[in-house]
Amino acid sequence: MVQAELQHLKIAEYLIDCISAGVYKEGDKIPSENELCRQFGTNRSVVRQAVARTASLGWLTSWQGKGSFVNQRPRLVPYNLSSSTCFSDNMNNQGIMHSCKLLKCVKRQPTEKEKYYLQLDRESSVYELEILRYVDRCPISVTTTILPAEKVPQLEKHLNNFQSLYQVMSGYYHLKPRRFKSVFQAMLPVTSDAELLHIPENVPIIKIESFVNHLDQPVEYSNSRIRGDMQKGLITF
Amino acid sequence: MVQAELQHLKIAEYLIDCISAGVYKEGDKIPSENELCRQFGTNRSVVRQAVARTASLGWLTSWQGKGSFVNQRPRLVPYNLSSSTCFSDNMNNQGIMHSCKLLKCVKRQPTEKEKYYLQLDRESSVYELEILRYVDRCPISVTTTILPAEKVPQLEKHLNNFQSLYQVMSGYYHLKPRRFKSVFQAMLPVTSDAELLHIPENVPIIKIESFVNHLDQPVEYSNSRIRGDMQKGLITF
DNA sequence: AAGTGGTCTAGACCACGGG
DNA sequence: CCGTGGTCTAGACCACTTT
Repeated sequence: MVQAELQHLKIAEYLIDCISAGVYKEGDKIPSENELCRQFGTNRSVVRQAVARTASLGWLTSWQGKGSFVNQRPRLVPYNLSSSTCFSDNMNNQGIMHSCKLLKCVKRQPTEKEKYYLQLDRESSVYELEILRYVDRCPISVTTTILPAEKVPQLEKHLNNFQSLYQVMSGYYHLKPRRFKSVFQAMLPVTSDAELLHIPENVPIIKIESFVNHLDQPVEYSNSRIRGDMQKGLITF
Repeated sequence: MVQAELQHLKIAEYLIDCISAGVYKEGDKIPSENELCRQFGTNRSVVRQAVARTASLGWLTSWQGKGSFVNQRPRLVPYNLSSSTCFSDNMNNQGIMHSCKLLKCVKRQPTEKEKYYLQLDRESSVYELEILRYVDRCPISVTTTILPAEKVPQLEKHLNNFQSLYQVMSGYYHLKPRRFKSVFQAMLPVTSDAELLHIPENVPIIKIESFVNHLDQPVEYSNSRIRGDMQKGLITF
């Protein structure tokens, strides 16, 4: 790697080189800011700028009171995007250990957008679920799912020991959900999603909106925010 | 927006509020760092931290010697991801003004990965193209395309006034390229791509790798890096 | 020449975590 | 308690743009 002239870039490159070369391994603590000041004979502002840059490039995370630690480099889990909608099946097919947690389940009036997407009239209400999914005990995505209440009456009664929304929909309501459209986009997470996913605000995510039908009737609209550093999407035509 | 206790967060929130409220509009220059120091009765480091945060959240871009300016918020151009591979057609179908520029065309030996993807034997060579695409004169994506040289002999002779790779492939070589697999992922751009796309390093991009066949024979492998703030992908099943 | 942001210095105090 | 990173001060000089 070419030597930079600027001090903070030089220190950042040094850190990245060390991590790349395995001098500091995943989970290791790098030297403290004051120690780096001594090593490079410079000021703490400069060192902080270097560490901040290295962190924003995804190599480190800093923790107040503890130090700065080399990020885990998780493997990229492929997600097969097709008309089949089941996350569990998708992971099981690849032999990937996974789980999920239901964060929220409320019944409420739909927004205008939801009315339009789900073709609802003015009287109807919807369920809003929030589901956090894990791969190898690591949070990978958070999904907000909107379901028309008339399609899944008393949904809250079937969500104990929640494992898979698809199982609930097919098991209790005899629905065969099929994804017919998805829209995906790269963005930075909002603060609340960053917290749920245990990532700093500068790690990009993929937002996938999916529109799901049962026999040409809309039964689900979902909005997933997925860690870009952990999952890639596969599409086959 | 709730008032933060910390000075740099307070100033960052103030700037974002002003931009949201239209006090500073797209392309406007915000007050200089020294001016903000005076307004908030604080130090330039604090103001710089605030401006850096606001910039990293995508609201501003700073230019040495000129000032900090409110980012344009470009509309999101939808890209229809299907087995049809043509960017031009995709944009034309939506009535979106577009163009492209050929940055590179070289004939070389394939890498191991390219040999595998394109099912090449050891003697064969490939063309590598780099194409920068624009929407409304704004760079939106950069694509590296690998083509087996035997499928497109003397390709360089057909690239004057380059408009569409699909046109060249079908017009001169009678190929009917069909995308059969794509893999997409959110990430941050490498420095060279950030420069080509005119974005700072903290704007996420979507990387889309596409595998393209002609009559079940691989004819193209492409790797696109697309500005996440300008394009969203559409998939229909 | 004046104004802008970029880099850097040399300190200070605070909040948090672990021994 | 001590070491850590987080915040903040009050300056300095430099590179670049505009006037």
